[in-house]
Amino acid sequence: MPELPEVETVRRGLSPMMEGKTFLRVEQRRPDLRFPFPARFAERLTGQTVRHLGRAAKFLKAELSSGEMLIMHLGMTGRFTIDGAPTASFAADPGSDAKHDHVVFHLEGGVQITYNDPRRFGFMELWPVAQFDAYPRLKKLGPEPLSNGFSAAYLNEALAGRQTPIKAALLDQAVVAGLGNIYVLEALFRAGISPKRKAASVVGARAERLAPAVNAVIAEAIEAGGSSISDFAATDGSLGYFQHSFDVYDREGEPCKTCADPIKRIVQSSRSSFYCGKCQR
DNA sequence: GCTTGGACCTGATTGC
DNA sequence: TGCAATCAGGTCCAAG
Repeated sequence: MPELPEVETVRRGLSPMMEGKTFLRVEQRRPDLRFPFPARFAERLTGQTVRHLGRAAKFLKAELSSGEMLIMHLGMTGRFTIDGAPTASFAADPGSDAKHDHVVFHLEGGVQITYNDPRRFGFMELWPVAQFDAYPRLKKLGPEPLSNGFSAAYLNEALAGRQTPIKAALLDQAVVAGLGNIYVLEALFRAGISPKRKAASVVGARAERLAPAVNAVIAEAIEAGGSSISDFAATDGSLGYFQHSFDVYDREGEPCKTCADPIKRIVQSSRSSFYCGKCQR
């Protein structure tokens, strides 16, 4: 389940394969993912050179020589595999399911990058670089963790008056961009804040704990992802997922790593929340 | 304006 | 053993 750290890991893996390279051929194997592909998608990519591969929140953005931006979102199960690369470490994933290979990018130098997405929650779009600020899906995003705009003072302001649980508020991309279910729960555990607590009450000392907790969780996950690329590629060649041990996520009934009380599970906004009822208030 | 919950999607897991 | 139901979750959107 790609959240910001996983997407950054994917970006770092794809970047050396894509930047400065030209799309020789693009195979689009179905009309849509979560949304329909842009009109003449493959045609508009073919012959274009990737000037830069960047990221905004969970979105990957490839700036093309045509003046368009290829925007890619991995959704829940999207992944890229690199094949035929000059470096043998990025071999094809033998376990991948080819029937969910929806897009194949053939780049110069014999590099083949395949987008696989069983649940098709991901999407790809093309948008003019010059008008990127107006791209609707990114226009309403809040600041990213680790950015200058994200701080305890910002949280004080952004959460003021919000009656929804803090868990739901942090999942709102307009409040913080790039957080998903897992890292929200991990950050709340570190900050000692219950996911049930009303967002508006997370001010002052609580916000002072939460902002650095969010930053630390994301920074550590990016570091773990980055360092796992080579290990993971050596085994199956895929990018974007890495093993990570969590303090509370998916640990219902297991002892809290701080106080040994069993981790609880509740459902909020139709999503599972895991927390320690003793450490988190 | 804010909040909630359903829809989308399919593989894996659970329950009968 | 086999089938059906449930769950997972990022984002959008309709409804309250």
